[in-house]
Amino acid sequence: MEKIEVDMLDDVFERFLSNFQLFKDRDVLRHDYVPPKLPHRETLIKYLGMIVAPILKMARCSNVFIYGKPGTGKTVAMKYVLSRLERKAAESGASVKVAYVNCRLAGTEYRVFTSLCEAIEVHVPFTGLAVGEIFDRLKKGLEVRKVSFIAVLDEIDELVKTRGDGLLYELTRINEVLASSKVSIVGISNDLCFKELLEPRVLSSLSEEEIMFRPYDASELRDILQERAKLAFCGNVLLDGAIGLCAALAAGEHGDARRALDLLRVAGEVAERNNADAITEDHVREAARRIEHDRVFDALTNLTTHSKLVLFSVYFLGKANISAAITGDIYEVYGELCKEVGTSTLTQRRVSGLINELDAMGLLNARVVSRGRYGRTKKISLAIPRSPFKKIYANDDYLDLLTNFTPTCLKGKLRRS
DNA sequence: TGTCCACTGGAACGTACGGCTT
DNA sequence: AAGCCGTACGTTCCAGTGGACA
Repeated sequence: MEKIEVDMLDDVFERFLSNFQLFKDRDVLRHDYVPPKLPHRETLIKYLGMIVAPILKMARCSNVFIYGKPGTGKTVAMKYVLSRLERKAAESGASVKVAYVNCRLAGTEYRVFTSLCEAIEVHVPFTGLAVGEIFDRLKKGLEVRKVSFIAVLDEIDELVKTRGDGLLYELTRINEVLASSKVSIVGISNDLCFKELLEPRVLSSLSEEEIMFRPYDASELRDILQERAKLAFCGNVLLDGAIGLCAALAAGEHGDARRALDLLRVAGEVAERNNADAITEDHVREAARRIEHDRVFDALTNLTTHSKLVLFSVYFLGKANISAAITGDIYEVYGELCKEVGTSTLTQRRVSGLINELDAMGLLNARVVSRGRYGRTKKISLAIPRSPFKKIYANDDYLDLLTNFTPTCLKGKLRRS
């Protein structure tokens, strides 16, 4: 046994030493990489450049609102423009500061303001102060530094949906109180209906300019992948068919370039692990399977206990042939599961909220239906295969006892379905 | 046509917690 | 140390809803 392992490792090392490598630079395929060329976005980048250019002369540029579906190049195009702008400002000695904040990752207004403060080197505690206080420090910092400041707020819709547009309102008004600095705002949103959430006065000042990024089609995705592949892989290790398949799969999912790049990167890793000399269509198909599996696995393992119990309830209902359960059914099974694992139950209102969260994560399908005199409720089914369930939770110290449990309340329900 | 069911989902509020300012 | 802050997670209350049924 030991001998075999040594030989296998020997193979791996020999291969490495022989200098055969698929990847030249795998980071090039990551989402946050800004490439030197952005195919099919040249016009938009030029337009963005024209909008922000006044910054270089210490004038305020128009606020911009950029929208488009995920993976359409909004973020990377903006980062590209920002990097060139900073470079030009350094050359010309213009006093320019830029801040890029992903509002979804920041999570709260407080953290967004904190990031903006950091960008102009105003250091603030990461908690403990009132939002208003952080905002005041930002204003003071800007006033002292005498800069043209451009704040890019990515995924701004996520913040507005949960916290309202107070932050945006404050920011759009900040120039009224600043004498020696100018602030411009770029809002980026994945949600095309986002504008409806904004108050008219916020909307009108945010969208002085509007830019729409439309999804890529398969041939455009192919160009993007080819461009990145030149930087990411060695020689001709990537077959044309593989690129085409990556592009086709991603085009099928609303032309998402990030998805295409993920597929390519994982396909490369699959090929690497298989000691293959080239990346083929089979590697891409395997990559697609692996990405989906990893997504489900990560989501399932990182849930809170009660979300897991709710998901388990839907799993059991599905097992009992109740494929589209209603909220009441789930709450009943959930109650039993809580009892079984010895935890207290949440209220039905809260469970209803958890169902919505699981729906948003793509783990459940939930649809509000009216059943006439039998009331209005949600029909809920699993959005993922049942097979990984047992496997994933068999290793969970707390939930493994549920894998062989049968809720008693399901016996009566079986007849109904 | 009105009633009624089984919820939905918004809003207000409570509690615990970590961390800052004074 | 006290007071205050934001955040996360939860409860309670309740008006609103869409369509089957009498």
